[in-house]
Amino acid sequence: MDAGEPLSVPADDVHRPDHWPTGRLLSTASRLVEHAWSDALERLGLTHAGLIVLHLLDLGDTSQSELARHARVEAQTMSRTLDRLERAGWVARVPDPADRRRHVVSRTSAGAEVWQRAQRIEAELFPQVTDAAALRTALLEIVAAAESRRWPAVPPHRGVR
Amino acid sequence: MDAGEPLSVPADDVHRPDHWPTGRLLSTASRLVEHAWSDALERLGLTHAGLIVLHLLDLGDTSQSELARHARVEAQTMSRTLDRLERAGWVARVPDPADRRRHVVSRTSAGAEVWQRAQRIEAELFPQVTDAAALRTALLEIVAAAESRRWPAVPPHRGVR
DNA sequence: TCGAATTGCTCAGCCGGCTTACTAATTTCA
DNA sequence: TGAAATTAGTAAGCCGGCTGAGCAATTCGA
Repeated sequence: MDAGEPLSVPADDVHRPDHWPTGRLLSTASRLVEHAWSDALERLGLTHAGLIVLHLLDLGDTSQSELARHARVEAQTMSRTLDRLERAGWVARVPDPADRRRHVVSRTSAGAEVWQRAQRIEAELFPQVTDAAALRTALLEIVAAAESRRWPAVPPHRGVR
Repeated sequence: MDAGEPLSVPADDVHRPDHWPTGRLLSTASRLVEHAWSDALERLGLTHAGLIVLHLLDLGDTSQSELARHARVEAQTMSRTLDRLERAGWVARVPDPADRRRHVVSRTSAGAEVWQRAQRIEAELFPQVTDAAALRTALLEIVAAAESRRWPAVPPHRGVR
């Protein structure tokens, strides 16, 4: 058994955030920020995953797989997120008569209403940072780099462009 | 039922990452980055949560609750992470004779070895960004702002400082 | 000193990622 | 035309966050 003897590092600093690897900072920041929203969202009967779907439905009714692609999430994950939204009454899934494999997802009127009220939560509860533009630029670079390996190309919305 | 008519937004751009709220960018970037590591970690038989614990044990044997505090995670989450690390043989939990509520967690020699091999994964697989310093600064601001509401103060390592 | 409060840990159950594996429907093409 | 390949969706099971609840041990304080 290893006693875990201190390595060649200034011991009282190693485990403070400013010495963490950047990726660890990234995931911790993400988790803390989502947590800060959860109260406000919960009061509306929403979760962050559901909020994203309600936003995506701005573009109109669409299929589950397309929602998954735009949310950068696997189809199975989207399926369960839609289960919960449907259970809450915010979206409806209707079999597509033209393609009986597809389900057409649409916001219900209650869903449109809760989305109206939730719309500003993400922006308003995000903490102040000194250089927000630099943060966005870096995050976009990361998303672009990482997703290019994971999804060859995310196509535009069906019928658009 | 709401047909989801397009709102007053340039339709083909709304759902591209550069128009996302910053928080959504943050969580997506975080998820994609962690995914990029998962192959390398899995080959070693590790997960990201476990890697963090092995790193924290640089400071020597300690209790579960202290590990949780330093990882910014609830005690229950840490408990299950340690279950998996223990099952894999990388840490040992020994009841503390001095305080029989506590379990002293230590790296096994196998755990120290796998940590040696895993140590560079986070740094080496993190994608290149133009202004890495600005990214870190912003993430540190976010963590500080968000965690001050969640945890009043994260105390230093027991016995240090 | 002894009852109350706190602390350390675990369990159960939820959400939301993931992979693997399956069904059903559609499309492709030899 | 008909078999093969692809696509849409779901199910099961894992990881890792979380909350709420509970037990055992320790510490506090009247």
